Parts: sequence; structure tokens; C-alpha cells
Amino acid sequence: MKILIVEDEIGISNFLKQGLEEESYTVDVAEEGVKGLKLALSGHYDLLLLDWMVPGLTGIEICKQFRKEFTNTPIIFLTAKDTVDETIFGLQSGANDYIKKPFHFDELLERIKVQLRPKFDEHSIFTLGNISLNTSSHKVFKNNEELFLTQKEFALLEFLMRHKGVVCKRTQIIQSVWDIHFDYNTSVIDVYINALRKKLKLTPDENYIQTIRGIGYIANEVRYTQKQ
Amino acid sequence: MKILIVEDEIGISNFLKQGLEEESYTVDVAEEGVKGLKLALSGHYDLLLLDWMVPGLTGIEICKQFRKEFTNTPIIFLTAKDTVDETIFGLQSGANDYIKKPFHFDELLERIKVQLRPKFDEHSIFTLGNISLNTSSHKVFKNNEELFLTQKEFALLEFLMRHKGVVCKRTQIIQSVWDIHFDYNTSVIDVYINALRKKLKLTPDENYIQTIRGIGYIANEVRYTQKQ
DNA sequence: AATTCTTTTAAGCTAATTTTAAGAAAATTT
DNA sequence: AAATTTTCTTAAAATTAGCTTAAAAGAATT
Repeated sequence: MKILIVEDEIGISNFLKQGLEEESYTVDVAEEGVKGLKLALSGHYDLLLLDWMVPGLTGIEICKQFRKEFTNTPIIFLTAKDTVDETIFGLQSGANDYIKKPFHFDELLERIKVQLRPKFDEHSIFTLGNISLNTSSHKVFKNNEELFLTQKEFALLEFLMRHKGVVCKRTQIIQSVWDIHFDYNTSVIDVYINALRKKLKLTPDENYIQTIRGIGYIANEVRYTQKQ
Repeated sequence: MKILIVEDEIGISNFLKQGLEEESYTVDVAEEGVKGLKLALSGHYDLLLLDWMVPGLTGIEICKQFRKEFTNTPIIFLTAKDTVDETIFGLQSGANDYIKKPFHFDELLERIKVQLRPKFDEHSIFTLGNISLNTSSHKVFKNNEELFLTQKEFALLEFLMRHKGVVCKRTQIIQSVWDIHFDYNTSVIDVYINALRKKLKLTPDENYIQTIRGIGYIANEVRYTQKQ
């Protein structure tokens, strides 16, 4: 992810550049407005961080010009201009967020992440070893190969993965996945655990769905050597 | 535009409701968390305004639960919890903005506008294999031959193509394409999928509209071999 | 008002999913 | 080591979701 910072105070821009690079963003800095706009319009960047007061062109001007060409690239103002009117003016000129100085780097970082968040984001992705499950796209991958699960298989795996490292009792599973809240007398869980293990093609090294006898099952990356 | 406010302090919610209605938004208020989540999940709203501390369920919980179903609806926190850590936590739970009390109504309004600002697609042309769909000219081509779709057929294909590679759940389709937000009991989707497949004259090699049983459909160029 | 085109409903059919059931295998207790 | 309990595995039965077609209802056009 490439970020362009337009900021004339070297102290701030260095601090930002270093912090963002530690988070593995690629960062360019422009200390002057005209150069900043020119760089921005090159179309290389995924996000713009603009100071309001920079020599050459103001951040507002850069923002407006840039928006004419790029309607979707997020822009964040980072400025000492902290009145409500200025904030509103900044947002109206096309920015997506407006952060007032002094700011806390961690909050800036999080707000950058919000802007760069893909539509189907990490909140909906669960992992278990080399298996990943996405509740938004409803897809399951093992390494990079997609696996096709039925609804119930998916729901069971999702339940186990949401509780990774925690034992899921049979009653909890039957309640959450099958919505059975009374006494049950069925072996569906066994059948579906079996189906899951088959479809996930778990090798002995990948004993991700472990049986806890008498209680239930647990999704776990750690391999237990129960017997030796 | 419909906004849902989840806030237990009547003074604040009344103030917000009135202010937003003067700006011609439609506003509903929930004073309790569980009711708030239920309303939110109905799918009627274009934006959520959440307080952190509400009885029943916290705003954080509402945010997380809601995001599982609706990945694109903007969420703004509006809360007295003003530390950096709390801000970050709020944003990480899926919110798009985080405003600290006391806030200025005009700034809130502007930030709402930012979230609801229409995103102009940089390309109004979507492709799916040898099929292209142009939202500006409202035309669909397969190779260089124009296909004539009805409005609903076009809307359905557009929805699928906008989400190429991502599973579109039946509820999402019925909400977006048919604007049905309550319990439905219809097989229109099936009929229109069938019509689309026919009009697109999809050969076995061009299985671009795939059924994900129990969930919905996916537009995809990759052909999966589901069974072996 | 009649015609044509679009959209929705309904119903039978097919195929996939889910559940049930029962014997085999494994672990635990006596 | 035998008996008992629990889990695994398989296959068949029951159920459900989706496909397809046709007809009815609703819009738009002539």
C-alpha cells in the first residue's frame, strides 16, 4: 500500500514516514504543494495524507484538484486547523477524514486502516492452521485451494473456528448450529465432523479438529500427542 | 436516507433526531442494545449512529454483529469514551468513524455526509469473462454481440458482476435488486437466474454464474470442479 | 381497448443436502 | 480381558433447495 504525505514540517513528515514504514506501508513525502499534487495525480497512491498549510498550494486545493480525477482514493487531513468550521471545510473539499494536531500516531494508523479496509475485511475471516474461513464471502480455503462446504458443514466449521482453542461441548454445538434447545438424541454432529475432516483433507500433521471424548470437539492448531 | 440512532440518553437522541430530520434524513431511535441490533439487521438503514454504553448490548457488540451481515453500511460511533485506546477499539470493531462527546452537531452532520457520499465508480464497465456490462449506457455485450436484457435482468446481472468473486446471498440479492427487506417467500431469483443464464447463452465452459447451494450465487470467471 | 413485453407466482421435477440408523472401531471402566 | 460407553463410518431414507416451465398479473405501448 502506497501513501503520499504532503507536509512541509520535516519533523512531522519524518516521524510519520518512519512509523508508517514500520507498518509496512510504502511512503513518499512532498514538502511543497505543487509537487504534492503532481505526485498525487500520478495515480500511484492508495491514500493521501494532507497538511492544510503547505507552501505552493494549500491542502484544500490539492484535495479539490485531486478529487476531480480520483473519486475513490481516500484522503485524510492532518492539520493544526482545529475549529469546527475548518473541519467541515476540509471534509467538504473531498476528504474522507480530518484529524486535528496534535494527534496520536496509533489513532492515525487506525483511521488509515479504516480507509484502506477492503469491503470484506478481516473481521469476517477466521483462520485455523492453513485453513481460512470468510463469513462474508462464505468461502473456505485450504492453502490457496477453495473448498466447497454445504451450509451445515460451513456453519459447524465456523462455530468451531470462532471458538478456536476452546472446547465446544456437544450441547453448545447442537444449540448454536442446529438450533436444537431441548433434549436431543442424534448423531448428526458425528456425521458432520466426519464430513468436515474428509473435506478439509486433514493429514495427521493437521489434526485441527480434535475430539474431546465425553464432552465435544475443539478446533486447535496445536497438535497434541495424546498417546505415545 | 435512513439513519438508525442507538442511544439511551433521550436528551441526546432527541437532539440528534430533530437535527437530522431538519436535514431531511429519516431517523429511527433505539434506546436499548438488543432492539437496536434487531432494527439494524432489518437492513432498512443507510447509516448507523452508535453510542458505546447502551443497556442490553454495547455499541461494540452491535457494531461487530452488524458487520457480519452488512459489510458496506457505514457506522459512526458517538461516545463519551474518548481515550486513544477506546477510539482504536471502536474503529477495529468495524466502525467507519469515531466521534467523541461533546461533539458539534455541524461536524457530525458533515461526517455523516462524508460516509453517505456516493462513490462514483471509476469504471462503469464491468466484465465477466467474455461478457461486459456498461452501467452508463445500460448495455450488455457478449464478445461483440449485444444482448438485450430487461431491467430486472440487468439489475441482477449488475449486482452479481459488481461483486464478482464474492458470494451474493439470496437475502442480499432480494434486498438490493428487489428492495424487499422483510421475510420473503418467492422464487423470483431462481426464475431470473435462469433467464440470465439463457440470455447469456452460457456454455459449460462459461459457467460464469454459479450456484452456491443454500446461500446464493456467485459471478466468477474461474471454473470450479466441485465434485471429483 | 388491445397488444406486447416484463415481472411474479405456482407447481412438478430433479438433485443435493440433511438426518437417521446401525454396525465397526476405539477408548474407558470394571 | 471382558464389558461398557463413546465415537467413527457408511449407507439409506427423508427432506429441502434449486431448476424449469407455464400461466397469471402487471406495465407500457400502440
